[in-house]
Amino acid sequence: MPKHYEQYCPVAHALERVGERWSLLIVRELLKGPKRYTDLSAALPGIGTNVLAARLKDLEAAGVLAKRRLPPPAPAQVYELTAYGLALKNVVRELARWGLQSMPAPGNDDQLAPGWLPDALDTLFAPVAPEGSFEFRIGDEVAALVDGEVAPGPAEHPDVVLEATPAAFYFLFTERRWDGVEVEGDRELLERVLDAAAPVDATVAA
Amino acid sequence: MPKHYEQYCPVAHALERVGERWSLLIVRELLKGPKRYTDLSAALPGIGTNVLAARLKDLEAAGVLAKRRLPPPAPAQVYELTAYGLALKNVVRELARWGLQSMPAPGNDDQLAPGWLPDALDTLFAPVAPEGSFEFRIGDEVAALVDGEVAPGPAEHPDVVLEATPAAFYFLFTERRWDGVEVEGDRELLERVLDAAAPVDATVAA
DNA sequence: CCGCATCCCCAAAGATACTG
DNA sequence: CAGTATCTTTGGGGATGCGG
Repeated sequence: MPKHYEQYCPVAHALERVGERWSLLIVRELLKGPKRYTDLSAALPGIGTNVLAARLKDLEAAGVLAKRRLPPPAPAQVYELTAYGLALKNVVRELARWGLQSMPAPGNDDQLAPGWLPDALDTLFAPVAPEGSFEFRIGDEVAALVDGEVAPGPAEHPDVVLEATPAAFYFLFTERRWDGVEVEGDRELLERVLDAAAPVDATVAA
Repeated sequence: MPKHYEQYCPVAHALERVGERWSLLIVRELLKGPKRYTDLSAALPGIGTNVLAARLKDLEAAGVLAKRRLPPPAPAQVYELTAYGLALKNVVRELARWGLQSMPAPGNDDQLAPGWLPDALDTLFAPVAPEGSFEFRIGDEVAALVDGEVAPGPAEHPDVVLEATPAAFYFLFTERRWDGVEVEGDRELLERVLDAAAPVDATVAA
């Protein structure tokens, strides 16, 4: 939206920079780390090469991301967020939290993208930053939540280990259904953390 | 963007509902309370009546807002957010916080919309919810911040009263410049709160 | 191959006029 | 007041081309 909103308002100002179609999804991808043009294109199904190029140019001009050449051995260039762009993390997280409320349950097929679990844990737990050490094994992903910090892979000495399918994980958060959820360790700690994280209501009309 | 992003991702899901041009600005307006069609049109300079009508229809279909008829004496209908739509408050606030970082200083002319001060205080202080009672008199607006709650109008027995022009208020937050800022009461309390609220850096390229 | 630029087409936004 | 109808303009989707 190169078109200006003609308002002295920070929301309008922000949307003029990252409000166009695809922009925040590009930011979402780059929040996971620098990526090449082709990887972005693959991670954003249906974006169209011209639109991706245009968005990258716009976002670079806005100071949200920067193009960087990798050192000679690997002749590739990557896009990465600037500090200014990194500050969009809270925006993306809140969008995700809101979006979660009306997400359908995951199918048992393969619609989950690799590396989705750390993102999901960040979305769910970052605002509460629970004490304790947790390990989540969901589908074929494993991630840890240690004192509010999310990391891929197993935890060192977890207080609780939770294992479930993506669908069971979904229903645990939306309806507190424990069917198909296996817990090892301090189950009460887990329950307290779930209550604190509580915001996923799935109370929607459409 | 009725066009779907074909991704099982809460961010994409959210943007499919409120990611179109103007949508989040309409939500921003309705966060201040129910509004009539004409008031929305006036608050959104340049929106065009057809686009506004289309967005309202889309947002209503998505369950974000609802159309309500006021009781007979006043033959008017208003649009108001549903609980689902109200949950967008955090999204709008984070967008505002990010947008603030690259906002230019307010001109001394009249670009501020009436009622802007409570919104600004919410954006700046809601995440830290400072203890204490503050009264802000900026330009011709007055608002109170009492134990983290923002309200229009003066405070009852404020610990601090801050008076400034919009521009001085801006530079106080961006560069900690106290020129043109008048403080009555517990100035140290105010300084501590400012340090806590700290996020407005104005460190931008473009 | 990767990293785009070009071209064409259609859907959506802008602007304005008009109506129940 | 609260929209609809119509027209123009802009921007996105899709395919293809092309230099390094």
